[in-house]
Amino acid sequence: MANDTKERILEAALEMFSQNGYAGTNIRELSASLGLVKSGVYKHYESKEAIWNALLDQMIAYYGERFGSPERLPPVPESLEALTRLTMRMVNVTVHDEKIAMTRKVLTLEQFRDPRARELATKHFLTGLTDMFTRIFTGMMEKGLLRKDDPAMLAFAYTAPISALIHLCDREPEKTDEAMAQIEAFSRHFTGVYGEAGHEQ
Amino acid sequence: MANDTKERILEAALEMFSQNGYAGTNIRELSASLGLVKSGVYKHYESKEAIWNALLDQMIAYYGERFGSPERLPPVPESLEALTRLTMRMVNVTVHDEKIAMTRKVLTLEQFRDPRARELATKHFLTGLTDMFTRIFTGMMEKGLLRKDDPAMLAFAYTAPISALIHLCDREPEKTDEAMAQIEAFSRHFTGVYGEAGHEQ
DNA sequence: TTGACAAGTGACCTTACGTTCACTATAATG
DNA sequence: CATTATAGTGAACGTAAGGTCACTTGTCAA
Repeated sequence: MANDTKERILEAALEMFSQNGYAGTNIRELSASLGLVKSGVYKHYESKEAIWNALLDQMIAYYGERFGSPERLPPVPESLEALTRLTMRMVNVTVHDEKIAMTRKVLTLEQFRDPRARELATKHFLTGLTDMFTRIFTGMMEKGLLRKDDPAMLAFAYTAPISALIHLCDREPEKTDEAMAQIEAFSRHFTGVYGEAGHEQ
Repeated sequence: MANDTKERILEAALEMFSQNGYAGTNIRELSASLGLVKSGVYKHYESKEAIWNALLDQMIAYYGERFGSPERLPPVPESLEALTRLTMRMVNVTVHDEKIAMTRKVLTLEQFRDPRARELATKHFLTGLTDMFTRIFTGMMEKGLLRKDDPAMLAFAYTAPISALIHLCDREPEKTDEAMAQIEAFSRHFTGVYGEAGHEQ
């Protein structure tokens, strides 16, 4: 009950910070969106900055348990087509899950202000995906599905364009469908180029 | 003389907005950084928002004259190696030119708040580069330097990873050298994959 | 020389923000 | 039942922000 409100404050903070940024958010509005009055919030957090830090803690912990452990890796796809399907599933979740999308936005807005946000932003936008697909591509090369090459380079070449289109979805949500289609087209193009002969045209 | 201050206000605004965002910037500090007092600024702009809009106007105009016209296109590289060199030249300018870097940061911070910033952000981060390299790659395919393929798809696959690393430089400037090296490595990998046989190993 | 105007100053106004605090209602605890 | 902790209220405080205005200073044209 007590903890519930504390949690809800973080949810509201995520929403407001992701829309207006830290500096553009005020406690009055935040409290009001929870049906509280301003001072009620201070029963749970001692300051606006404390809310921000708690939210960051949560985002970092969430990222860690979701993407941090290598054993949480999706199974290596059995075919090039399966790689595209896996990709589209992951992208769909990442784009349409409100919480994840808001997390990306917050990190985008606060990356220059807070060192921890900066670090997490790099993981979210770059190294996290690349590391993950480095492992996947290593597995696919061992299975003979992908031509032998530097898996880290391939992972970077594969995930960075996808990440760019995810950012586009965050920025211009009305282009989401278009961006999804482009991701799929890109994935097929990629498998066409790097796939081991016999699996594509 | 009069116009000079008006210009200097925009320069200071670009600097402060790029560091603290629009909401996190105050006119007092901005004025002080120019050796003025707050009210002096209001002799040139009627409000903080007017400064923002003038800055955006300038950024949009600057982008238009620099990247908007197709005749401003760099010459089509004569070899795969020349493509990498051209790329590195362009990236170096884009990363190390303070004004361009600050423009990117501002667009990053304000893309969710201002529709014009949003639009310009997409050009800066995605479509601008892609369009430019679509033309370049078309020319290189005609010259037989690149294997025939969808030039827009190739341009996207080429520019998006580079763009991701430019963002990394903005976020973590201490990684600039590393990022530059990675861009070059990526470019060579790309030409290795898409280059017409005879130009690489 | 004078008048007009542009650039800049400093005091002031209003508002909104983050934060505090004395107080109340509620619910669990001994 | 009395007590104590918890969650929430509403008024108040200090401050910093955006903005205004009467005034001064310097420049240039008539």
